[in-house]
Amino acid sequence: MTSSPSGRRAARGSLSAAASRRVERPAPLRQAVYDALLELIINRTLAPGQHLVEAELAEYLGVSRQPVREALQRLQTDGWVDLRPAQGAFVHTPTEEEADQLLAVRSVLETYSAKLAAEHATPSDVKILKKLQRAGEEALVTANVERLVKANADLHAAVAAIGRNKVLSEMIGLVDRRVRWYYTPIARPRSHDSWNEHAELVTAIADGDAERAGEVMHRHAEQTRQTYHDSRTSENSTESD
Amino acid sequence: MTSSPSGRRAARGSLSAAASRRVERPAPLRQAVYDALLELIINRTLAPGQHLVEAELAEYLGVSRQPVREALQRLQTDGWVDLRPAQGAFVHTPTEEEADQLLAVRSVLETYSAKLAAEHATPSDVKILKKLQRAGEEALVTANVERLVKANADLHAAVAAIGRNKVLSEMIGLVDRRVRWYYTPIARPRSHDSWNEHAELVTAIADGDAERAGEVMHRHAEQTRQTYHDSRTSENSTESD
DNA sequence: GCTCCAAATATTGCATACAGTATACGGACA
DNA sequence: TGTCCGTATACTGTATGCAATATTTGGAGC
Repeated sequence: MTSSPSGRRAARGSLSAAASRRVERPAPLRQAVYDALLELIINRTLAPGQHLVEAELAEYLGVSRQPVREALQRLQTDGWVDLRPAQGAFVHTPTEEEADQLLAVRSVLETYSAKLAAEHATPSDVKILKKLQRAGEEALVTANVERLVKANADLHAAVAAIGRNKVLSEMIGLVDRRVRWYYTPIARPRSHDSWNEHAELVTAIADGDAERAGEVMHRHAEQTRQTYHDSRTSENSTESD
Repeated sequence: MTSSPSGRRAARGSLSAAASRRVERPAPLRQAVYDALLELIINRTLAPGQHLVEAELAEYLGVSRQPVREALQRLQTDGWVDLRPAQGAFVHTPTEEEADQLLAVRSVLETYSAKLAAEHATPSDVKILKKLQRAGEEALVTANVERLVKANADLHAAVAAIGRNKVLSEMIGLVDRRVRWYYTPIARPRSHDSWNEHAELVTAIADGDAERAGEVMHRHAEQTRQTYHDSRTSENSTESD
């Protein structure tokens, strides 16, 4: 029977408000699989270079091979796995060179993003930024790496959103997630300076000073890049948690 | 690189030359389907907003639904179609706003790309650029729009390649293809100025003047953006080819 | 003992089949 | 006559089956 109160073609006017509320969608399975696999990759549960066998993953996740295949292909286009023809999927192994290139691109995109944000920011936007800034500083106190990394990502995403350029936001999202993967292991030592720079950035955006915001962000990104490089050079104190 | 310790019958030396020659790969069908569909979209054979039915496409291309599905999903991540859950694929309808955002991002990426190219260009790189420049000018004479657009894309791709940043190249490739889609209809009036600017760019790169190369490219990209905007404003001479 | 070859196994790629959901059509009721 | 509801149809999402190809293992020849 009709157990769901489906207001299918409603929009009769009286229900116009309902249009804003997203109806519960049947959540595509491939999306869930994508998220799950991505989590496993970022967790290092699936190690770089590892061969991913569709059937194994399917059984592990309790689904058929089909959604797994589709998820793997999207993971490829997003740079998380390499899909070699007739051979299967392998977790992408990031080279130092590639990481540097990614950080360089990120620097350029984020710099532009900061400029845009400074030009478009409304008072309520600034409010959000300050809130995220506080959340980050709190995470800094608790020294919870995972929370710190997330707070960082949130702030950058918010800045991108304020820029009102969706294409740019989407790209930054992609790049940042990959950067985050490389960067997580070294997030701790950098975090303190990082949030000072964030504070500067938020101020510049609040002032509507595009030039300065861009400059601050550029410095911020380049500093991250440098930190990454340094930590790679003296890699011996690699403590896994 | 095979990380497996068993170097089975690996490159005995006498066959080392064969390594350079790509063995005839069983050409993944989904790739062919992707290319075919993309061509149809760029051709406007599949109109923006059109509902793409998997079964129809499959029959038309003489394959099953499976490779079609996979191609459609990649087309989504690349921004060519919108995949609405339980509803199917629709050819993406580009809004003016989105086009402008895309051109803005392109401008930023290309500017950086030009700087990198100026820093890394070798004499042989410059040779290639000049060759492409000549090819473009020849296409300009023949007034073949399709060839012009391709020559343009080739030059930009070459500049990106010289920059030695693969991540950047890949991104520029994606963005440029979409820009090209929006831009093709108005390619003709702009082409003359465009190739003059290209010449300037090539010179700057040949001189290794990163600052100037970046500036020229920035101007070039912004000019394109402006032209796009103008042509949208006075849109009445829309001649279909 | 080492190399080369061949059968066996494993895994991908593609095709088909089935189930769930959204849209479209047609009839009943006010 | 207009609106609402129920059924029918179409399409997507997922699962399974089959063929082609790559990898591994075992054995024969030098």
